[in-house]
Amino acid sequence: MVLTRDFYLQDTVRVAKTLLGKLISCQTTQGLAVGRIVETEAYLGKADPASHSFRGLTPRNQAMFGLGGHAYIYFTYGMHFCFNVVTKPKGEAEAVLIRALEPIQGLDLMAQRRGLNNPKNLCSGPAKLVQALGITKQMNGSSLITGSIKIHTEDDFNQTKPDFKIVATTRIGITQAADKKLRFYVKNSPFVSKK
DNA sequence: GACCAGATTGTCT
DNA sequence: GACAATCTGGTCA
Repeated sequence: MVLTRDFYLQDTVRVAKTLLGKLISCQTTQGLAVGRIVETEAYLGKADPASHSFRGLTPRNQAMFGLGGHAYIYFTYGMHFCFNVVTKPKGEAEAVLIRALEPIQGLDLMAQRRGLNNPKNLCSGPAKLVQALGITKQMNGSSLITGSIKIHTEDDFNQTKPDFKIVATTRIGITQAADKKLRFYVKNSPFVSKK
């Protein structure tokens, strides 16, 4: 089943941990692509200097200030997009960055978009999974319950619920609040972006 | 496998 | 005008 609104309104750190093992799907005109979430990072709004929303509302980050259960997609480093799940009630501006997936369905489509064949390299990074799933900036602010991108429970797409351990560590690629352990990943998964 | 530089543009100061 | 929640391809070992 598709995750409901209640799920996204929970505490952001809890959502970040609970998202591990869940399935994310993206429907485009080219077809369907599905991956299992194996790595996330929590960004805690106005209380977190590393968060885009720390300095308040801007045209760029307005999707982050919306209601939990929407997508926040932003452009960075001149050439990459990253995908976030907005959490909590409107105005809290907290979100979970999806950092890595294990490819489940639509492998050929992902390989074609990425120009690669190795499944370990298809979604092992925030900008990579965006490219592999065919996520575009037009999907910024769209609903994760009724839109093109959806998040499902572990047993959708004929999958079985996996058994795994969660590792908590520091976030990657930031300079502010770099010591906080707000990054979570599936222990021993070969699909995470970095050990 | 580890380390380093280059790409490239929207956004905020 | 500086910088950014990154990736890739190079070099060297």
